[in-house]
Amino acid sequence: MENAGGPFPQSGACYTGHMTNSTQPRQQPGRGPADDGDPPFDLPDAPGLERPSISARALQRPEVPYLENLNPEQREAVEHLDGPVLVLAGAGTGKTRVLTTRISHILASRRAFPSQILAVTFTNKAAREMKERIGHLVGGTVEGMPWLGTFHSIGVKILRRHAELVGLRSQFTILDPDDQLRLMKQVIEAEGLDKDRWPARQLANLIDSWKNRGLTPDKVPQGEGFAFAAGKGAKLYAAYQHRLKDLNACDFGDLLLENLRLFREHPDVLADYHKRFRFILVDEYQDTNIAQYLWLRILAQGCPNVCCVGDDDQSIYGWRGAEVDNILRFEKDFPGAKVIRLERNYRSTGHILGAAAGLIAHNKGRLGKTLFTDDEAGNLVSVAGVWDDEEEARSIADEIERLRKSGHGLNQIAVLVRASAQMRAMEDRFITVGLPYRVIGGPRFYERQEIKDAIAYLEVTSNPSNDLKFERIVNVPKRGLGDTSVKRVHELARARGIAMFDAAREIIASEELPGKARKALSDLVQAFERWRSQIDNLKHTELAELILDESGYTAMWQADKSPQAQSRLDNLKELVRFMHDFETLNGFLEHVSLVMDADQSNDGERVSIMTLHAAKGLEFDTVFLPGWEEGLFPHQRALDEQGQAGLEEERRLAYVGITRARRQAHISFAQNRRLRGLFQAAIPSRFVDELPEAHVEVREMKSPFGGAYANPQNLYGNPYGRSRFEEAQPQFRSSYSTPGWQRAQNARTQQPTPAASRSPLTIEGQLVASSTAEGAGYKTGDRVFHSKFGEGRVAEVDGNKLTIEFKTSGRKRVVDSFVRPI
DNA sequence: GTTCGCTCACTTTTT
DNA sequence: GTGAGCGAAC
Repeated sequence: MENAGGPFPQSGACYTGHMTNSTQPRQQPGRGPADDGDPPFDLPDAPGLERPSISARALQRPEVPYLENLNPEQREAVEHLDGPVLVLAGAGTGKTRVLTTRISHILASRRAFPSQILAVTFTNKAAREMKERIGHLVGGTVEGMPWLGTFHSIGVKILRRHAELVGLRSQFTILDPDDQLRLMKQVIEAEGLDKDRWPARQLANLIDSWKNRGLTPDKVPQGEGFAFAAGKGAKLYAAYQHRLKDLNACDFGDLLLENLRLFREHPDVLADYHKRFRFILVDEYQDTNIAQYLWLRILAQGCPNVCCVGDDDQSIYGWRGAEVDNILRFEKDFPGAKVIRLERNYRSTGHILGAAAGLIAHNKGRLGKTLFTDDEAGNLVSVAGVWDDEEEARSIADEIERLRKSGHGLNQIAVLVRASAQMRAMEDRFITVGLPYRVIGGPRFYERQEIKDAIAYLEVTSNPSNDLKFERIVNVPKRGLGDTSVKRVHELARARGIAMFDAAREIIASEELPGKARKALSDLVQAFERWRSQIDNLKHTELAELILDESGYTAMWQADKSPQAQSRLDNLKELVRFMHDFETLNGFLEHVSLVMDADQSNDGERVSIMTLHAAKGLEFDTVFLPGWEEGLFPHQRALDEQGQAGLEEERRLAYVGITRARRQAHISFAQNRRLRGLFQAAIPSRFVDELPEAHVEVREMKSPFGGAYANPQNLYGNPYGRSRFEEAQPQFRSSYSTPGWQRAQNARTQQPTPAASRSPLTIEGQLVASSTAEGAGYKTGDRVFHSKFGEGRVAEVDGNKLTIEFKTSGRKRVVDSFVRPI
């Protein structure tokens, strides 16, 4: 839009050789008129020094309030605008604040227009937050930052403008992983391979990893290309890319890869972007993969003012292509880079930081930071050994109850697990004691089957040539169009080079299909045509309702008797409600293809349960970290497959976990864990022993676990062999007089089948009814519905605790707020 | 074309 | 122990 080189005062700034100046303070003389608009920020309190001209002072703001709350390092990171900067921001050191203030500063000092700043994040959430915070800082109405977004959203934006240059049309669709897999299957079959021997899943992973590394089919290293299907890996990759082009589609990896191609093959286009971007900012740099790195680097060629913010100690996504190396290598990539360390932590107490620091110090190959705080030392990090995972869940629930009674908000409590399988024990326990919780992560809104189906209907209505979406719902709900019919349509479409939807139309006109299938297909095609003709007449939300209704999709779930059916229907309603936020159907669909998350409603006080990965970037007053056992954390698989690197990444994950806590962290490990159905003895994680003694308090170890902790010499010595906790023997009685345990005992005697129901671990924790009203008034015989266990009948009432005979899950004792009457 | 039952594998997951 | 995915039986 506004062309760079336009009216902007400092147009030359990007092209001078600032790299070499990076060790000097700002204020380079003789850089043109714009310097006048650049107040001497480094001398805010030195009025006696040389001052800019009167006219310049009249232009500049009298003060810069947004800079005042920064510490010296943050301030330097904000003000060092020229040349490359790497900000190593430890956990809780104000990383986002630096980023947003820096952008505000660039804007306020008129060094660039909003449209000349490229700011990339990994998640939509991060992008959203940044926008909001910049809005606050700059005050009210910043006209949007068009180039603040995720790598992918910016990639799409660029690609849509120049799609035809890389063999796409600008309306190209973005495949979700489901579509991707379906396409992959087709490619494998088209190649005449046995799809059982060569699973599409595996090929998808392989291709993804190539794309992460910026490799196009012709660049795949020989050896790796042969890894799949006896040497056909690279060939299948090429075929897949070819099919994508046919479909006018892209997968997520392509969004960046095609950008790279575009920039490489069309220097004029690249030059445009070089002119445009004066400042580049990158969040979470430690998480960039090679493709993202290449993308940044090629854009940065035109603009030395690159500022990357990250923390090598929080790199936990190596397994999906993130290269910690990118951040470790920054100074080599950007010669003369200024490296600024943010080490003053504003989040946690001294003991929490001490524990985290001691742990992460065991990693090699760090850039090295030492966090410190002016906060009080606070509570020691607690470490507790428990008998098994059930007791672990029980003691956590008890502690939370205790905190709740003392006024601790549940929203400020989180349980962070290594693997989602651990969540079940927590959920079961929380349900039993009536502790409201929400599960964060898990299948996200747009990944749910019903939502994807609904969107497929909407998408085909809007764009009938989206074959993959058409295939998805052609027989959902079942309308007698099985594999054979679909295959016919598919073959005709391929043979004629037309969309399946059009092929279907032709097939109906012919006599090719048996009467029943033909009728069904004909009805479907007509329905879509009818809906399509309504796009302009009906409000898109009404159209959506109409489609879901007429297609029989809603009816399908209404007829479904599984416990999840109701929540699926609720989700569909939620989807329609969500569509209200958009002007048009197409606007909505574009959003959906890129933004897979929907804002989770924050209803009321709940404990959060999530994986450690999902917790990155969040913080809570109190954090529980269960499952610190060898094999689980560090995970055996990480060790087996990645060796030392895997171990270090696991350790970083532990570091992330501890540093989520503001006031208190509780670590626990079980001596026995139910894994894949059977009990297995476990030994405490080596990470437990790596925690520095001075910051740790061992709980519930005093009498029952006798010896170990009382014998300091056991604490040291062989760090990975024998643990100071290993010999600890649990004795029954320690924590077993707590109210929670008593309650559990009661519950157990009446609940002979613990956790019989095995419904999927979804987000259901947040779907449960929240009417905690005392005496909701259930009586024996009432029919009730539970979002996890399904339908049941009240067998016993004990205050607000109900014993319910569930149809499918057997007898359960739950708190009344978790069920609703039917 | 649909449904049932067996086998398999099973860390983390944004866009 | 459990969910997905596939082949065999209706």
